Amino acid sequence: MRSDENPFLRKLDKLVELSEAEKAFLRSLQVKPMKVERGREILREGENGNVSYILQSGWSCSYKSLANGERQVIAFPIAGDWVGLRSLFLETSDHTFKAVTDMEVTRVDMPGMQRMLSEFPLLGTVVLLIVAREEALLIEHLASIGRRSAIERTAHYILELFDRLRVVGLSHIENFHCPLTQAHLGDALGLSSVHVNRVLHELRTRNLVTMRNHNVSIHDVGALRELATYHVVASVRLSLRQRTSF
Amino acid sequence: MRSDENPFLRKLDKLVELSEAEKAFLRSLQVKPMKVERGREILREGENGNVSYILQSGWSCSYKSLANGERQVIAFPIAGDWVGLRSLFLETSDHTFKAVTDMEVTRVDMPGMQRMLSEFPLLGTVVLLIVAREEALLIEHLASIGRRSAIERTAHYILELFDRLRVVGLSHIENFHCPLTQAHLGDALGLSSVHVNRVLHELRTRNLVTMRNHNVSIHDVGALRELATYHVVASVRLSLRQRTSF
DNA sequence: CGGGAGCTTGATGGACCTCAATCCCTGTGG
DNA sequence: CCACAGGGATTGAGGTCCATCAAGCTCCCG
Repeated sequence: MRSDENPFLRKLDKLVELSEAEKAFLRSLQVKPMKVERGREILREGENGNVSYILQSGWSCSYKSLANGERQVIAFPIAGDWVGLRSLFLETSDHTFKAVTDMEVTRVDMPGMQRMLSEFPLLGTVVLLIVAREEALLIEHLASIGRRSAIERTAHYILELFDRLRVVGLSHIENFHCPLTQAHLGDALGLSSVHVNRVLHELRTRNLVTMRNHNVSIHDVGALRELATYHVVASVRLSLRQRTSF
Repeated sequence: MRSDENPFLRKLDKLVELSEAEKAFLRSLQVKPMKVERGREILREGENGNVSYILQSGWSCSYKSLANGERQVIAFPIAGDWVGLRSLFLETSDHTFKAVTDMEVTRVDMPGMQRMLSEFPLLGTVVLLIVAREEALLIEHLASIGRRSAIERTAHYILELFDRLRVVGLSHIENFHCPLTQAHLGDALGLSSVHVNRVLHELRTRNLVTMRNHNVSIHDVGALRELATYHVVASVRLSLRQRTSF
């Protein structure tokens, strides 16, 4: 892997071939990293949007709150993820964005986005690609919650986390760090934290995964995949340049 | 409303100001409408993507099938909706796209999209806006399935359908045509068709909505909104042109 | 008039929730 | 170094929402 201190670029590198000029622009987009401490919210549902952030390090979570006080976690963005792309285009943010651990982010606003779209048309396509992948994950998530049993969807989610972390080099062989609480998982999976606990217990008993002390060890990837009917989300490397006239 | 026979343009007209050249291009993108008869699939999960369709008339449904034979309906696209934008960018389609009623579609492929992005940068932004709105709906849907009770999420979904139809002029005051079966609704809401039936019964009993003979009448929008804690998805009219240097 | 798709209703069971108590771990202050 | 507090994990008991199975119904269409 061509090493690059920047997780966002590292991820893009696997998706598409970028010119030096494009990379330079993307680097210039990610300046003045901002530290955000654990628990702090940096985007709030209903508030003025038009801002987005690229996560440099740490774990975060984006969620919607419902009237009855419950939460639905949409995703747990990690290093290399671009959060709030939606709120750049909608006038108000439709979700809250909160730090699960201390984290570092860089801010991208609408003028920056516009500059990117007009000066580097290929990068516009790349953004669409990023959004498409994000939406594909959302749809998997939807199918999980709608049609999979608690144990299946938990297994599925763990595998998904694992793969996402791998892309940015944050997981070792079948083992990764994960600061999420069982309540976090419950809010993502549409389950109570109590039930998440029982499901994790079951997964441990079956010798599939152990999740303890913020550390996840997958013991039997094959069996876990089978249980979850997990398929890797289209992680095709696009060679856009060859198909276009840019 | 400036009338335009084309539902896609009619919808865009409410979202953003377009120049005549842009409109002309969008019209040229939607040529050779293709008739698709009820029940036919025109995109299949796992198959080669790189194709998308703009729906001109009729109802369709996009869904994922799971290993156990169940389905999760992602959305019921209607006239004016652009289906399969994701599969244009991912190499394989991650969902199946099927006609619920006879329908008409126009095909948009990757070259068309590329031409649009390079020749009409503002339209690239518009596509991002469309995708952002679509994703916002998905997230509402996710929250519904994850955290709302069966009756709440059914109510919510009916209101959403109502609003979507209104945007393209297909619903009259608190009354609209809807060809979906209870099984369709169940697959969208993560419920069994039997339970959908009971929920609809309850909604009728409470004098909130009646859904009969493919016809939905909302009797008490206010109460229904309250039950569903429904908020209209950011339907902001964007004046992009003023903010950009295009 | 027969068949099929979809709607309706009842009975039963199971998956998951809620409440509640206990335990564990880590950080903090005396 | 210990005591304590608090967030999180764990486990049990009981209840509820929704699924499943099954039967009958209605409506439409050939």
